[in-house]
Amino acid sequence: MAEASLKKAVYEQLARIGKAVASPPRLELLDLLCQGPRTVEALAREAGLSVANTSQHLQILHAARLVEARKEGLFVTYRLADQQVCEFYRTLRTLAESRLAEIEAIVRMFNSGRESLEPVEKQALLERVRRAEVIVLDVRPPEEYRAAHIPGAVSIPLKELKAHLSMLPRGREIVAYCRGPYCVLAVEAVKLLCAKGFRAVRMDYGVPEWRAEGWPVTVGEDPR
Amino acid sequence: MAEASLKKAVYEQLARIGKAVASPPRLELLDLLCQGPRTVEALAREAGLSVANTSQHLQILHAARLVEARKEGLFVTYRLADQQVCEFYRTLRTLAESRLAEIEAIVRMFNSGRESLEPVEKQALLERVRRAEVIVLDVRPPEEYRAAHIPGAVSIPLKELKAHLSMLPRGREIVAYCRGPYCVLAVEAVKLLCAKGFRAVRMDYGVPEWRAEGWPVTVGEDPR
DNA sequence: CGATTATTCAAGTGTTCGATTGATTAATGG
DNA sequence: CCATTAATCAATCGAACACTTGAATAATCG
Repeated sequence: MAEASLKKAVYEQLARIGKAVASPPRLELLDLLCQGPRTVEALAREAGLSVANTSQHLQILHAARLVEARKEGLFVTYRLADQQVCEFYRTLRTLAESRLAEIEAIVRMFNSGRESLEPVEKQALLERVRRAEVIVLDVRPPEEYRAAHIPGAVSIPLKELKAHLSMLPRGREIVAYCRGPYCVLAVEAVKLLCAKGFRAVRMDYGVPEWRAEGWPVTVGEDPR
Repeated sequence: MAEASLKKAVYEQLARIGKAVASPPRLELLDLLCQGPRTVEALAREAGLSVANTSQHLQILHAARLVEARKEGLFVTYRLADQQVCEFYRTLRTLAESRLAEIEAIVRMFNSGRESLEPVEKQALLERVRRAEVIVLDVRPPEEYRAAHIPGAVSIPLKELKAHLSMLPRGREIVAYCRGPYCVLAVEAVKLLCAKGFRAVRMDYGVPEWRAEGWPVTVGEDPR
């Protein structure tokens, strides 16, 4: 029966994508690549994997056509093959959030030991950002800021925040963001800022979430 | 580091969904369940799997909370846990179509041996359907028609089409649809109808695609 | 050219997955 | 209450996968 083989072949192709996202380390790599292109070494370091292992996972993602590799000098830079891949990853995450109660439980458990950091109400924040009533602070590493950031955001990586506190005004409210809802950089930043007397809140949006809602992003350094 | 374990735990949860869609038979089961609820036996028959194997795959899908099981008398009926699961499956398929050239090649190879059956232009068809200028023919099994169908569509399962040709008018154009772009029921129906002198074309939309674009569907028998 | 560095390759090993088989449970009906 | 039927469970075995290790490749630079 020709139908059987057609269907089988199509489902095998779909499963290529499925297999690519069936492994926690690969999902973490995808997540990182949603923030911007990176070298194998950087990905390995940030994901806490060995370089060889990272390379192999990246090749699996590449075989599923989710990422692309480009050799630049001595380094190989990997990036998402398409913005659609980021959208797919976000769809997967959204589905997991709504179907798997475990995720909520994990995040709750993680946050319970800390002072409550109510994520800023999205709608309200988007309004205030546009009216420039707040300082938007990007605490991710500078490469990620350069790859894409929220327009008007100030880049101070978390690691350098302590040393650059004087760059921030004390009067205005500071809204810190990082990679997204499961990233802790902004949580840490807000803890530090509040301890130092700043008015700071966390936004649980990252650039992918921001972009997914149709807002513009700035690439490179911010013109302002 | 607390962050590491948080992230690890979240990616493990996401991978549960990924693993669920990493196997061709499970994808086929999901595809079938997007058409409507079904018993284990029916799913096994339609997917060409053993009952025990089907049951195991369904349990994996259930563990990932993508499907729900309900015992009704002697039978267990499985259904999608949520319409969002169908949307996720379609996102996966769309991504695969645009990223994996292999899929297009497979479909082309499959169609090449047959008379060309240009899929109806979507926009144009949606217009003509609304103006009732065409007969819309649902050639899926009757349970699937009952689970959901395009409003106004006539149900004649492919298997019974030959015996019920007299129910169809010869003058008007017939647009046949089935489960979606990779289903061959409508292709077969159009072949038969054209051979018998009807004006028939295939629509490569199924109910999931129709619904995803925001058009209404009818549940149960059609009121007309 | 030789040393260095980033990445990939190849081989090995323990684990998980996938399908089959036959037994078991659960609901129904005579 | 036994027979029947639908579904699941349990055990099995080969295949595929994940991670490690150490070697190989490829680009760069002194």
